Parts: sequence; C-alpha cells; structure tokens
Amino acid sequence: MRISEQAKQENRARILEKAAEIFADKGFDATTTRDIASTSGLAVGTLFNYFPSKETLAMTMVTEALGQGEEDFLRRRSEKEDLAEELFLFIASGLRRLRPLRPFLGPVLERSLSPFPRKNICPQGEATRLKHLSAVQRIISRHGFRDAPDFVAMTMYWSLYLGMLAFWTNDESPNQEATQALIDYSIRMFVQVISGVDTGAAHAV
Amino acid sequence: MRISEQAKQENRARILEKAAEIFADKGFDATTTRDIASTSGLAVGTLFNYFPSKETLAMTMVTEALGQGEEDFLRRRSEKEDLAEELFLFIASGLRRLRPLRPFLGPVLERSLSPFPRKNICPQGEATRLKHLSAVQRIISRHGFRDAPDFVAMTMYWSLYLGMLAFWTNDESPNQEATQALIDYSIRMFVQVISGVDTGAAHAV
DNA sequence: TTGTTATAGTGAGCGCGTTCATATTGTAGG
DNA sequence: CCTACAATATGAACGCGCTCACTATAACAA
Repeated sequence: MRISEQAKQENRARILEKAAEIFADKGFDATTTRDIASTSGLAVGTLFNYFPSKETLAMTMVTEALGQGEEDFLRRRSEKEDLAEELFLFIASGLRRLRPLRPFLGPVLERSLSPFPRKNICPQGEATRLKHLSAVQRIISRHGFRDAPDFVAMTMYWSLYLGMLAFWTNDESPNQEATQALIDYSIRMFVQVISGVDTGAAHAV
Repeated sequence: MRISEQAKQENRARILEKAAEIFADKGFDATTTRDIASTSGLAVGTLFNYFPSKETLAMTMVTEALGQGEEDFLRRRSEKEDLAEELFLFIASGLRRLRPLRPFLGPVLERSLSPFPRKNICPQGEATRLKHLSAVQRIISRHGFRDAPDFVAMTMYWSLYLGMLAFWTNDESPNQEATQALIDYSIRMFVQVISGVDTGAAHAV
C-alpha cells in the first residue's frame, strides 16, 4: 500500500485541520483521539502513524504558528528599535500567530513547554523552547551585548515567557492590554538583569 | 460500617506514607493508584474515598511540607533582615521541607501549580498558591511598602517562583548552589520591580 | 495479466485514573 | 440477641491515550 506522497500530505493536513476544529470546539482534554481519527476518516491506529501522540499533534500547530510569528518579526523589525522594543515585538508576533489556537492552548503549552523535567519528552516542545531562546539570544547580541546572557538569566527569561503565555491564554481584557502590560513589565525586568544593573549583594545561606 | 475516627485517620496516614514511598521509588507517573491502594491494604475505590485524585494525594504532601516550611521561617526570621534576605529565607525554608519529596515532585508541581488555567482545578494547588502569595505580600508589607504589589508584579513573582521550583527539582549541583543563585537573582529582580525602580518607557503596540 | 512486496490502514486490546452499583460491617434501638 | 441503618469498602466497568498483530492495497517485475 504505497500511497503517493501527496496522499500522505493530504492525510496529514486533514488531521491537523480537523483536530484544530475539534480542539477549538471542545478543548484539548475533552477531545479524544478516536474523535479526531474518525472525523478525519481514518482509524485511530492510522492517526498515530502520522503523529506519535495527541500532544505532539497539538504542538505541531504551535510550532508552525510560532515559526510564522518569527518570520513576521524578521520582516517587520527595523534598525531603530532598542532591545526591549525588539523583544516585545518578537513576543507579540508569536502571540498574534497563536491567536486562532488560543481557546485550547492552555493544557498544551503547560505540558510541552514546562521547565519541569519530563521523562516523556515531547521533542516538539523542547525544540520550540530552544528555537525561541536562540532567537532571543540573537536579538540580544544584535544590540551589542558582548557576552551572551548566562544560563541563569535565560532560565529566568523562560519562566517569565511561560508566565506571559499562561496569562495570555486567559486574558479577557479588550485588546489583551493586561497581557501587554505583563510583557512590557517582564521584558524591562529582564533587560535590566542582562544589562548587569547592580541589584544588591548576594545573600548568605 | 461506622469505623472510628481514629481508624479513618490511620488509613489516611497509611495511604500518605505508602504513596510517598512508592512515588519516591518509581516516580509519580509510573506509580499506579492500584499499587498505592493494595500496598495500603485497601481497594482502589477506598483510596478514592480518602483522596479525590492521585494528584490531590500528592499535593497533600506538598501542602503539608510547605506549611511546615512557613512555620520554620516564622520561627527563624529576625528583625534585621532586609526584604530580599527575608524572601530568600522564606523560599529556602519551603524547599528544605520539600526535600524528601524532590524525587517525584516534578510532574506534581507542574500540573498543580501551573499558572495556566485549568478546567479540573486541583483545589490543593490553588490554595497552596494563594497561601504562598499571601505570605509574600505580608513579608513585603512588613518592610514598609505602603501599597501592596499589584497584580502584574505578583503574576511575575509566581512565574519566577515556579521557575525556581522547576530548576530545583533537577539541580544536581552539590548543595543546590545553582538553585540558590537562581533564587537570589530572581528575588533581586523582583524586589527591584516592586521598589518602583524606573525601567524605561512603555512601548507602543 | 499476474504475482510479489513494501507500505499504510485497521481495530481489538492494554493499562491507566476514576466511578458507581453493590456488598460489608460497626453501631444503636427494640 | 436481633434487626435496621448509615458509613465505609469493594472491584467490575468505563473511557481515555496509545500499541501491535494483522489486513489491505498501490506499485512494480514478470
């Protein structure tokens, strides 16, 4: 049964499309893989030939959206922005592309992007994290910081970024102004840290 | 079958004890509720009479530990500490009590304390979050900040705290110095923010 | 046209957390 | 002592994500 590459891509695309619809309708957890499979006209087993897990299926949509967001960002940014402005633009570009997925993103991002170490690594999530962090590092170095931010700083950045995502998934303010305020605040804090502003002596433990 | 209150408390205590052992041995996800029940000498159904979910069972241990950590903190703190030092002591006190649970805490904290909104709220997790945040607010006001930190600042605090917990669950450095550095950094950043240090103008969106 | 074969498709089945109809049993009233 | 009752215990059963032994078929060689 060697079906054409085209037929395979059609199956894959149909699964992603139908899954997105059902996720948006019923939420991620309430959607069953049997439901996705039958709606896509396939058996459950076949679904798992295309995506190794329900989580990976959802994360594929996220990865795609964030990739487009990064492209948008690279297209839009100009030379005149300072570091904080550019980071803000980068993050906002990602959120804009994630927008259609927002209704069901909570559980997906929580499980796949969590900084807690997992046994069952979802490779999509790890890859997405690394790609995002690389982009941030590149933005920072473009602004003339000679040393890349250290591991501790990037760990803090990821915590803050997850907080922004979490807040955003639930932000009902008219234009997500609340989320914008949180992003703004978080970025300023982060920029200050990597700028090496003295924040006091270390504590004894 | 009206068993005595004492017998009920014994069952409850035995479940918690045996569950902690098996979690520590095999990890949270690999431990089955059937396993916990039979090791405790009960049927599965009975286990769920005592705890509404496996997650709540684990979070009960966390809540207990953090409660003791807070008591330790209140007992130890002196008047001479500054805000950052006191916050550090508070967080470190919690981690010291969580220490025995560390081998299996990752998935538990990830699911129960996550800032992502959940349908299936684990009440233990939400209560623990609120209790921790209240304690932080109390510490801050003790240090003469007339206005309580706003919602955005506390949201950022929780993101940073989760990042510390996540990092700590996996920190293999000799005395968790890496975690100490992260806590130190994060607290200084947070204190700076609530001190109202000017961090630059807001961005246009 | 007719095998042959690699590839994709299938759904019964597994182990999980959790539920619920039913069985069991400690206690109180006659 | 017995009976009735309500609190507690029980484990078969459910629906879930996911697997795997098996079936079906598209494409090629003869």
